Amino acid sequence: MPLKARRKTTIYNIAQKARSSPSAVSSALNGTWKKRRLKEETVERILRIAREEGYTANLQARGLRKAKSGLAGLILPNHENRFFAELSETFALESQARGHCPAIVHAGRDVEVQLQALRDLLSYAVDFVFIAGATDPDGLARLCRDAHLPHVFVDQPCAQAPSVVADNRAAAAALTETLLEDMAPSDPDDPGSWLYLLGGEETSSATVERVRGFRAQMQASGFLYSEDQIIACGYDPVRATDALGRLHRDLGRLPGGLFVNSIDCFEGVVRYLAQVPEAETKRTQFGCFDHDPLATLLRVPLRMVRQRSDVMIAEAFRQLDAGAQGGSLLQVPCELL
Amino acid sequence: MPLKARRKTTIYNIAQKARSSPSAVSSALNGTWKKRRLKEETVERILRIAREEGYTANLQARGLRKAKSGLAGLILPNHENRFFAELSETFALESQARGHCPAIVHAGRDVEVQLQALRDLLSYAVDFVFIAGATDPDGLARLCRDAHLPHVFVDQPCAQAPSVVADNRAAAAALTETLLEDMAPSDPDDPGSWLYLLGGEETSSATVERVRGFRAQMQASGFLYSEDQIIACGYDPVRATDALGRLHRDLGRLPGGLFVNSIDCFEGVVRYLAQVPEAETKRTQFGCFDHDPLATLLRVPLRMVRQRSDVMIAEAFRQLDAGAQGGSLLQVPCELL
DNA sequence: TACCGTTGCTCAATCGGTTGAGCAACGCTT
DNA sequence: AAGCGTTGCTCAACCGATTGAGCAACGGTA
Repeated sequence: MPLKARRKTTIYNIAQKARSSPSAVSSALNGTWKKRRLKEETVERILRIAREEGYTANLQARGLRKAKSGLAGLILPNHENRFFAELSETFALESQARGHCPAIVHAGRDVEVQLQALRDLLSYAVDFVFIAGATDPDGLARLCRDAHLPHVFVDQPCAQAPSVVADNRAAAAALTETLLEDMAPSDPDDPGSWLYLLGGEETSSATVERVRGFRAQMQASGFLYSEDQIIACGYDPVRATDALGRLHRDLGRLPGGLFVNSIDCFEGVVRYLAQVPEAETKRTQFGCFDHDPLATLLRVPLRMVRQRSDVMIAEAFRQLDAGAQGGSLLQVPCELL
Repeated sequence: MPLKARRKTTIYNIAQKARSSPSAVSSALNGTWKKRRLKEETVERILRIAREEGYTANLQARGLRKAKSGLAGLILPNHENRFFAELSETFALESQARGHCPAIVHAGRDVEVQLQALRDLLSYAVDFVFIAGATDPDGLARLCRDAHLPHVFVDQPCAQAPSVVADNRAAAAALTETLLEDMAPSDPDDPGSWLYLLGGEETSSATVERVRGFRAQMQASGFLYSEDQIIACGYDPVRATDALGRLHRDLGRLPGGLFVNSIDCFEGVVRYLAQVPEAETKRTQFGCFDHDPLATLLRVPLRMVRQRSDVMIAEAFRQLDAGAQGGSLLQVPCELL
């Protein structure tokens, strides 16, 4: 028992008590003792003492020597999205399972802040980094390459590096198709009966892909009548509330269908719906690109897409393990609920 | 520009290029150069070269030398609660703002796993640790004390250490009071008209406090007729669904009021409600101890309590700054929505 | 000329774990 | 008795930043 643990026990302390050397202690503790031909008896003595003293390795020292840290880095924008929260949790659990300690940095959407976050992680000598929602993927990728830091882009891809993203286009197409099936048939002459897409930033590749999927499916079905059917008002709930209000006023009714581009926008949408007579909200077919368990239970016709953050993280680790280097793009299918 | 950054630049590289010594470089970089009487001119030369070489300090080396790491530890149970997700985000942002890198570990509810998580953080020489949802607070506190590691317990208090928790009892009482006001008056002879509390673990101090607040308020108002009004079925949504189903069957109706003990249970509750005729769900007054923006918009009479994870983290940091040592309990008021 | 204080730096130890090199002792062969 | 392989360990350099101690040069004073 560490009766008076002034300082933390080190291999030097243990070596003294075990009448042996720091190197012996080191190799006994990390399992290289067979390669270093220590007697099993010696090893056991060392291990016993280490246990008695409550020894824990100083990972900074080890990291310094091995130029590794056991840290796993994740760069995230500031959780503007529940999807990122799920992503970070999955990442944390999976890193731990693989013997790494997760270091999760929130870096917002600003290019400079993201770069600085990456530099910070480099300072900590993280063993690898996943980057989600990169604003300037190429700049970040260059920094990683210069530092020989294994990296995988998630959610927002990078042409120069391994990337894992949701198959936004296919999922958007599938959601669109389902909404069209569930809606009352669109009347080309009545904009109130059409399907609209609401929310998203044209600068984000996720939105671009989703719009592309939406557009493709709408054209294939012959229901795209106007560019006004695509309203990319950003991800902010307040903006979504406003945009829906304007649409409602212009149409004189809620549209026949509404494809909401993220759970955050959806929050704005639902907030608007709260002040619309309940019966009217039930005539619109809603779709949301993102998933929330509670949303299932709003008494409104609703389809949701779930991005498989668990699969994405798993695939990202697979890329790491495979030592992926150049640009590669893996698209993970989404779930339609 | 780091044209061929084989290895990362160190103070030794910079010292060479600046025709000076590592010590000079070190003190130029970390601002102690005035105390060490370096010429301003020298300092500028060093800084310029450091900038050109894209120098970043090796924090492992620094940490090893200074017996500090710049890491901030947080131990969490496995996000069974959205509250913890919010807590971890706030923690991450606040740590970063204070110049620390957050290291967040998910350790579940198991005593041994939590202890091991703490030992891991000790190995990384974290500068301090916040512990949320501790199963064995005393054991964890002892480990921290032995290692001289500043620590604050959050959510689940520890008698031997500084603790910051939500004022569960007061908030539960307030929520109970509001529910009673909003409900149709209880009839002592009709259990269907009563207010019930659903969910929570009797082993968690949060539940104990909430039940205490509920009970006190119910007694004060004269509406506690039976111990059956308190149904602590755990935090699992499925259990909540089942428990509510049983209650519904026994009463022959939904109860007059339902105090749901956490957002997770609430998910189970809402899942059950989905199969109940909508009109009937509107006759029950619901309360949820925890908050979700989407839940506001379920078309059901609902009050929610929001635990101020931001305030709790801020207070925890304040305890750290004050160098709090022994047992102290800070209760942060909740918000009633 | 001897002494002192100041200025502007450098030296070298240190943090704790890792690891290639090497050494002593022993048994065995020739 | 010399040579060799094996066993079981220890030595010491190293990772990169920090920091107390100390040194050389210079100007000024006695």
